[in-house]
Amino acid sequence: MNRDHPSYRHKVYEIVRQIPSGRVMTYGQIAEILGEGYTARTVGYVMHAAGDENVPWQRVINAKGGSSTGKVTVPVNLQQRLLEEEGVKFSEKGFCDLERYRWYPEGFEAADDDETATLFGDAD
DNA sequence: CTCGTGACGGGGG
DNA sequence: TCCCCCGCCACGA
Repeated sequence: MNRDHPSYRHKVYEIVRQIPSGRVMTYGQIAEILGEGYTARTVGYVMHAAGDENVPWQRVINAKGGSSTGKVTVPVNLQQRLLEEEGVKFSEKGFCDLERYRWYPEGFEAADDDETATLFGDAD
């Protein structure tokens, strides 16, 4: 089956498809992993057709832990509702705890920032 | 070809 | 603390 070349968008979908139920990722996080020409803005942009690609689009939220779907064709609270069905708790303002639900693909776990204090100091 | 938009993010006031 | 502005890059007119 000839499949299209891994499109710009498809790389985003590949990652989103790996997000387990009850977990989330942010647009910026995905952009950071893909690197090369990807930004939070463009990642969000390609998500327009995510529902058409059988991708769990509801698991991608903004850096504040909420949904930015205000301007899109989907109901504003649909994303939040779907996530709550998966067990994600949201505050009254519509934000969830990213520290608690954020998911990292294998090989992209968050690194500790403590080491930054050890390096640097006398060089330069 | 150029201009403007947008499911974002971070810094400054 | 919240709100506003700028930067980021793909895509349509």
